[in-house]
Amino acid sequence: MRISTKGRYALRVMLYLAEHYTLGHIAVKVIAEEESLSPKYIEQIMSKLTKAGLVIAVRGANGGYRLANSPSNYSVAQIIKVTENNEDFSPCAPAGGTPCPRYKKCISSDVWQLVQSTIEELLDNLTLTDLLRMQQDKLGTPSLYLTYLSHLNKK
Amino acid sequence: MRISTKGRYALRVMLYLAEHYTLGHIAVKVIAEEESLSPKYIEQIMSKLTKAGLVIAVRGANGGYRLANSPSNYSVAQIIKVTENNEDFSPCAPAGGTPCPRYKKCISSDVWQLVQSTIEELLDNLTLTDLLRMQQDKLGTPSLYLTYLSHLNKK
DNA sequence: AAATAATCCCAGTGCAATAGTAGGAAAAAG
DNA sequence: CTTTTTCCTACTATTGCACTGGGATTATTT
Repeated sequence: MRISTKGRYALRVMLYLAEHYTLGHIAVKVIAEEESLSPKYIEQIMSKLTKAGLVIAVRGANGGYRLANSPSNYSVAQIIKVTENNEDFSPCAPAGGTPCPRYKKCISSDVWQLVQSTIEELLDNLTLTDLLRMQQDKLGTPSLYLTYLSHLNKK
Repeated sequence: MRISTKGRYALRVMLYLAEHYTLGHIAVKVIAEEESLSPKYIEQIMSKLTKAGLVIAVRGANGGYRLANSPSNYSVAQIIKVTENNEDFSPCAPAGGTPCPRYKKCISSDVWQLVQSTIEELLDNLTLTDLLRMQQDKLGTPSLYLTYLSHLNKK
């Protein structure tokens, strides 16, 4: 059960595309440079995002990538699901494999399912525009950002 | 950001000890047999649980392990924290390492912190007795188990 | 038409962590 | 003093992650 660099980098790239949404296509070379990431690695991630229809690729000189929809249409969950090999979430009953023999009576599997669904619910309701707003607030006057932080510090 | 077999097995072992709380000490050999886990691997996990004070070990013949406190005193979060190498949670600013240079301005790091704190809060409030109750309800008459499942299916 | 600039595709590689194995020393009980 | 347990340390094999590299394809520019 994990979130790796693939998903994390994907979010950063999508945020970058959202920030520069009006500029049209942006090449991997530029994104990787700006975000200090390996261009070839980002290429692979873009491939997944393209195949899933989250971004639109334009080949050839002056080509690049752009969001397929406006930033408000993307949830963090969506981005993670597409880029991550999320097979090992809910490890007791993997998607393509045979479930653990004690799956039915073992209660611990429900804990991991609960964890997964909780994360999903959280990230489902977090869009790129939410994050852009948070970013503005983080740098400038805090408002929404503090809302999230207060939830974070509630414990 | 991951939960591995160490943490998951540890929870199963702790649940087993909680179920047989009244029996006194139970040997690794028995637990491993009952839970279909590698005895030598469980030994290592028990070592962590012992050092953290969650269980009490009795060496020698007729020895074994027992919970240090009653099951209601253990949260899932506690068990995971002790057994898991939780360094790679919040990957942007690791505990012992240097934080990512863009940590201050990059908003995506806040997403992962939010994920982490959400999981922590969830698992902090989930005790072994909660799970035992869920297990009874799962097999017999459902009550609390359905409460959790409804939350799970809410989305 | 040719050169250039980009995505696409597939293969390989180094490293680190996971998931165990293995062997024996120390301690307690019978 | 033999047996049964935990304790401790080291070793290992596999897996998956995090890239790197080389070209083929597509489109623009000159």
